[in-house]
Amino acid sequence: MQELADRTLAGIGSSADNKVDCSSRFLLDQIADKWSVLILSALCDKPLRFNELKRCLEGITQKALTQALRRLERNGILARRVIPSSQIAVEYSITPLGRTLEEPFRALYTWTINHVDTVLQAQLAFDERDKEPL
Amino acid sequence: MQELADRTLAGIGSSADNKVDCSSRFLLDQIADKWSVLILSALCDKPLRFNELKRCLEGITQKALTQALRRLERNGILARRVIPSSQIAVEYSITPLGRTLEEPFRALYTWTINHVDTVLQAQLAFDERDKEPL
DNA sequence: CGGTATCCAAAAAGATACTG
DNA sequence: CAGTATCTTTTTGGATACCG
Repeated sequence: MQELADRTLAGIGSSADNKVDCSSRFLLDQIADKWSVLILSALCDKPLRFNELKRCLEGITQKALTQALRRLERNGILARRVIPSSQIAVEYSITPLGRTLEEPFRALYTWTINHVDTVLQAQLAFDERDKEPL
Repeated sequence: MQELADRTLAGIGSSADNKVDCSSRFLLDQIADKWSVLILSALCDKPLRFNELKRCLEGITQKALTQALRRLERNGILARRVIPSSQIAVEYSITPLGRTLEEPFRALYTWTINHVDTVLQAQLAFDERDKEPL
């Protein structure tokens, strides 16, 4: 398993026949989505309750947030703790496993911050190109 | 811009009021998906033609591949080059901008390889828990 | 507060056929 | 080979209402 991890990106997930590894594909499907990155970002500082989280991710619906949280919990990335009180409270916190994702996610996130302008320009250029194909 | 990039993940994309930055959200939506990671992985070694790529990503439909490639091209991550010949050939290659994504993607990819077992176990545990809620 | 259930519309995925 | 076009089926998103 370590030998796989040590491969360069070029070889990552590829076996000798150059086919991409199925297990990584499955996991990427589980974790490589916008809300997971943003939720983990929000929680990596300190635990948050459902509605606190919802306010951080302004624009997310409670349905989408619930679904994303369930998947992250199921995958062991974060923990859900019900705090019994008169007004029920549910606290979400990052697990040790989730912590190991912090670095990769930060790298991704930092990239988006640093390159958003470049990407925007590329999009403009691309859209101009096929607007006038002559 | 650099000051943003230097924040911890906790603060990433958050402004003073703790709300997540919209531009990073938009970009994450564009790049943080399974096929983008896998396609870039495949291309980061050497350029590949459409069907070569398709074979690497065994299981992807040509529609999904075409769409992912178009988005990556539009975002300036990879370049499309038509090689005129009797049998038409189209070569996809990583751009300099795409190269800057190589590291973040590799980090993500490596994580999936290293943690797939742990996640699988977490899923089993989770699924057992609510199978028998008594 | 922190959800679940339901319904509908919209979008995405998939299969198949066709083309320069 | 490298797609596009079309159609069908699934999934998703969003709004709303309700519950412990």
